[in-house]
Amino acid sequence: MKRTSRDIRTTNRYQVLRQIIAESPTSRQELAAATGLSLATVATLVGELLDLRMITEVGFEDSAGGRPRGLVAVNASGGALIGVDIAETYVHVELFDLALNVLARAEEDVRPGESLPEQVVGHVAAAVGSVVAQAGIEGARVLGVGVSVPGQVDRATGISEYAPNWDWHDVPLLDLLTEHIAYPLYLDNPLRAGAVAELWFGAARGRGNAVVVNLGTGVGAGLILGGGLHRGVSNSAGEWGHTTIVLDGRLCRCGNHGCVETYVGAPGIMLNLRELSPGSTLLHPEDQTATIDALSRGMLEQDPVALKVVRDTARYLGAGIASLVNIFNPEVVVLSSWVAATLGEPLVAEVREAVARHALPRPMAATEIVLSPIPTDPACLGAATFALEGALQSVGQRNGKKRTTPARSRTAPPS
Amino acid sequence: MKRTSRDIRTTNRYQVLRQIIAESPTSRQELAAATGLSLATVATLVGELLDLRMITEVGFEDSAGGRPRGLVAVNASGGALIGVDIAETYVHVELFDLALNVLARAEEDVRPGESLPEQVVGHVAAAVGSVVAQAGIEGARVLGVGVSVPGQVDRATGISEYAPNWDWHDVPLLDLLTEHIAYPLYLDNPLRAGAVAELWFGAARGRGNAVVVNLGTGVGAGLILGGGLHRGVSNSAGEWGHTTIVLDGRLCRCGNHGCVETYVGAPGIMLNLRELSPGSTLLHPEDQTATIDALSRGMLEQDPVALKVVRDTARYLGAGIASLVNIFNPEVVVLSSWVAATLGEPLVAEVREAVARHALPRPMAATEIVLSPIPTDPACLGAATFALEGALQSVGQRNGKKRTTPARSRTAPPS
DNA sequence: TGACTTTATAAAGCCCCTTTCCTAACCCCT
DNA sequence: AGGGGTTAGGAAAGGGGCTTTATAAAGTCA
Repeated sequence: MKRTSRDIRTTNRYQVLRQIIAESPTSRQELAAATGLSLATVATLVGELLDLRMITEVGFEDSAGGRPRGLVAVNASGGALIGVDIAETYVHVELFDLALNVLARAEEDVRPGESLPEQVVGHVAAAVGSVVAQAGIEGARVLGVGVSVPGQVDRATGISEYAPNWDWHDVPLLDLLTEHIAYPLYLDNPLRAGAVAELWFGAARGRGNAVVVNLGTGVGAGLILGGGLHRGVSNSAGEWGHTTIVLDGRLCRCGNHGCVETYVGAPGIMLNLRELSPGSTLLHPEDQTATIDALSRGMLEQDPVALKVVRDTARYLGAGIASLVNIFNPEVVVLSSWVAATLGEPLVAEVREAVARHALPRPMAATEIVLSPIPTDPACLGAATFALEGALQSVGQRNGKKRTTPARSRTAPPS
Repeated sequence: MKRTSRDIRTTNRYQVLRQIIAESPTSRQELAAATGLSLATVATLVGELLDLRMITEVGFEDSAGGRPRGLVAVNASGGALIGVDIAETYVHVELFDLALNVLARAEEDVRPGESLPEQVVGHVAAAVGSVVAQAGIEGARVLGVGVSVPGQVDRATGISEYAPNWDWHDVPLLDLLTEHIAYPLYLDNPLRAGAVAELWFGAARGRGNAVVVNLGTGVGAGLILGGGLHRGVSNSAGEWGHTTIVLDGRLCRCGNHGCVETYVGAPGIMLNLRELSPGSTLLHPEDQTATIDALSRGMLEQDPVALKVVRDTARYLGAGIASLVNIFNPEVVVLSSWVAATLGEPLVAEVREAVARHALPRPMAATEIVLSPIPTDPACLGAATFALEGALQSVGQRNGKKRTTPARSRTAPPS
């Protein structure tokens, strides 16, 4: 809420590093043009990042007849970031270098019984240890660990206020993790992680207003507004999945009827399929992934049932996303998470059409609808991005230069 | 998008003046506490406002044993602001002093045939002239004129991109108005005007995140996010009225089916009534205002039909507003505009209940749902507020201290 | 009247960004 | 090989802003 000139600096630092990561190597000139900052500012920020060893100078580039431009690039080995994606059935951990390449990966299954925070934390700790070992990185290089945990999270206190899948209430997750993990920790939820990942590395890069629609088992949206993540007053913004689109429609696990999620989440899509063709071979009653995969293949083979199911789903999605477009007037809507990735471009094409039918022409004209270009788990990447942001933020911290002269007692001055 | 330290100053100036208007007289101490700024900053800002004659020193207040606090208050006669609310059937103009009291009022009817921009502009010019004359104000005191015009507006160029009621397309409204009105002009739409009015003077004061729901003939929402108005990428955010809540529901004038507006806008409410009790005496088929008035009276008299209609309407509203709560996680939802004002607290009570049934518990717990406390036409007040913001913004402008030394030709230097 | 409080203003310090000036580095041409 | 010409990059100066600290101003109370 309260803005200070330091926030401007932080924003600019983000922008510059983002640009460098996106386009390495690059010159200061190019950075200035891309960010709109002055050359001088870019130069000092680049200097800072060089000092931090996050980027390095990598040579020169001919200029049109004059002094060559110095090129900088991400120093991939300048540090490591860890992203943790805690989900209902698994804990997924990835270790990234600073170019955001995945250096190591670990996955632990969370079995249905294991709903105690300690058990989950155990899995996380094990997986984090594993990726660090695999990558052969010294601990000091790890700049931070971002953790995405479903449900409502208070990132300031590190408390998981509510996690629906395990019925957690006010679990002090950060404290529990701190006991096992020595690196700086950053907690948030997958919606916001996904949004930040798109903002830094995906389809929302350079956009001030974007909506990242998450289509998985659950459904939600991450909001980029005014160039930054919108959290809402209690850090629970983005619960788009429980928007009513069919009054008195399907029963949702939230207790309501007709939520978007019940039509376009993976279980909802399965229900769409079952209602259309109860005996379809595409349906794998107990396996969401298999069913969505089958639908994807079915579409490629022009299977009429698959096509119809996807079209129906796109219709629901279209109505829901059109509302988002009308309300936010974003530059881009990004479809993300595994269901979107699996159904891919054919789904997006249907969605584009459906949204165009429902949205108002003016906001629609300004909005692009695209598939997330992020290849890996966006929650992992986003969580790692939180760690990166955290590492960059502390750069600006006053560097502890306390007064060196000892306080002298006024009552007993030196003679 | 691009933030500079000047924006911080502007924000702080807004905050201080807002606080002074809200609580006059007040001391610098109180302002510092309320805004979170340092005493020094508050002092300089107060100094600026004193110089502008927007506020005045009005005496002193005892402090606990020390120097008394100087008190400042709005200098009501320090300037005048004009708010223009252009609507489908009328043009409403109000002239405010700096304490935002209405000094004069004028209304012109726009007849069904008069859909030409020139005709509407003529009404506006006449009404503006009238309020200035009524108030007996010298023209120089008028700080600006805010104009709220329905539909999509490009406030930068002053073009009314699209006004549904008159089928305007890309009308250069600002240029047309400039020909008749000599004061600084500020154009925007009623949704955003309403939101700004709430932010400055209403239920959203001091809140960083608020949603202002407009219930009139049309329906929409103004969004206060991160302490400021959210405009979206093409200044058309807030079109909440065309959110689908009943897939394949009632036909809306936007061409879609099941939009919120078709259930909770005034015509929608009339339809709710007709469907429930086709022959009801509450229904005035051609008169929205009369029907809503009748419903309001009916509720007071415990008329079962009226109660049921309002409850049904609240149910739709509840589903729609719950979605907003889930998505934005605002501190407050404000119900505004004439339908909300007429149905009043009984409606709000029903809505509160309905929203609580639909929204997720966490965001719901952080959200208050209230009726707009603004007594007059919120679009007028909001439009005037745009003018006030405009007047404050130009304070910071570099005060024309251009280079005084004439540029000397380099090829012919003075000997 | 003097000590103590509290408020308000002035000064100094720090942060940030930009503009301007100057040096560095490279090209090409003579 | 040695100058222009050109472009890049850095240092310094300048302009905003906000805060902390010191000082002046204006009371109260003993």
